[in-house]
Amino acid sequence: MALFLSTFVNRIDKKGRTSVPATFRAALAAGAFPGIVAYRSFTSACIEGCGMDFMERLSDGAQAFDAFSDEQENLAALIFADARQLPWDPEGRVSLPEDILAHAGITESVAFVGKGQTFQIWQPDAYKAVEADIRAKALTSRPTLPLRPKPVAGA
Amino acid sequence: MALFLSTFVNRIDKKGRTSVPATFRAALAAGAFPGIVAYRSFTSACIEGCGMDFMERLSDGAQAFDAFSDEQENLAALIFADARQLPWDPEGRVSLPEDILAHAGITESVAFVGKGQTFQIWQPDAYKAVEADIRAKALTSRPTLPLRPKPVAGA
DNA sequence: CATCTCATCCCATGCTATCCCATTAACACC
DNA sequence: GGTGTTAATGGGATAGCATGGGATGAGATG
Repeated sequence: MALFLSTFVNRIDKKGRTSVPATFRAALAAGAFPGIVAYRSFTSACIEGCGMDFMERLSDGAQAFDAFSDEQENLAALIFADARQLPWDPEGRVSLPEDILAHAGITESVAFVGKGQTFQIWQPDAYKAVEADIRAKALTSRPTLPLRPKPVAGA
Repeated sequence: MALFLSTFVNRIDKKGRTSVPATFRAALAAGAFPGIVAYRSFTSACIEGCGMDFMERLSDGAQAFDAFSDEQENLAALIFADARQLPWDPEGRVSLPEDILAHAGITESVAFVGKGQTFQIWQPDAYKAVEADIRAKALTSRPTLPLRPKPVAGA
């Protein structure tokens, strides 16, 4: 599966449009929906972004009642209620809605931040600060990343 | 499958008509019945909405409701008794019946709230309150969402 | 059988999002 | 170093959507 990698800073024009980074578009090309899905982060002043297929997986997970607590159900419902389908135009641009931009404090530039299976959208300076912070903590605590063994065929 | 995402607030005109959000109509387009199915929520002051195909799945007792007990099957029967088929007009509007509106306290505006496989219809301010509540709880308890592995190829 | 009421259809309108075309900039390739 | 290609950006034109109101027809009611 294609992953969202790297960070891209793009401008917002006066119509409210932003180019989705070409590599992100390529990663989303496999899905049926030509665009992105965006919702406000619960924990940070940023926008969570993903593809429609990711939402469908969330929906599948939400149907397995045993796996979900009430809290988790509420949270999933909140995501669905808050998520917007943002189709891109022929040039690969999307219009980020006002309220979502406000939540992230975005005005004229946005940072698309790859997170692997998903990505985030930040006010560029805000992300710089957060990144520096995480990087500083990593230096002191030396975390390790667990690696899953390869399932069967190539990932 | 097409999901119901995002929240849309629309007006009710003096004839009692409301536009079903275009994206919801698109999600329902796959079904045979050109309209929505609506019934009063058991748990909240809102209206549950879905497509006819979802009703059929409810009838089969298949997929979505594996985990339902006998008691919950009785609930399903109640749903059938309460549910209304609301076809939309050529412009995509439906007329929500009086008693259903009363149950949700709706007078002049309605909020269509996407829930993934289904959606809900709320009095806009009432939904705002509920949403704020859930969002606040999510912040404190920080639940995590289990994600099903991708159905097809490697993750 | 006449009339009334309500629901549906049809047409009109304002706003906004979307499409299409043009321009600039960056990179790669020759 | 020159050229071709792709990505990001800007702006005018168009189409779609939410909404309002009149007209028409079916069923209810007297």
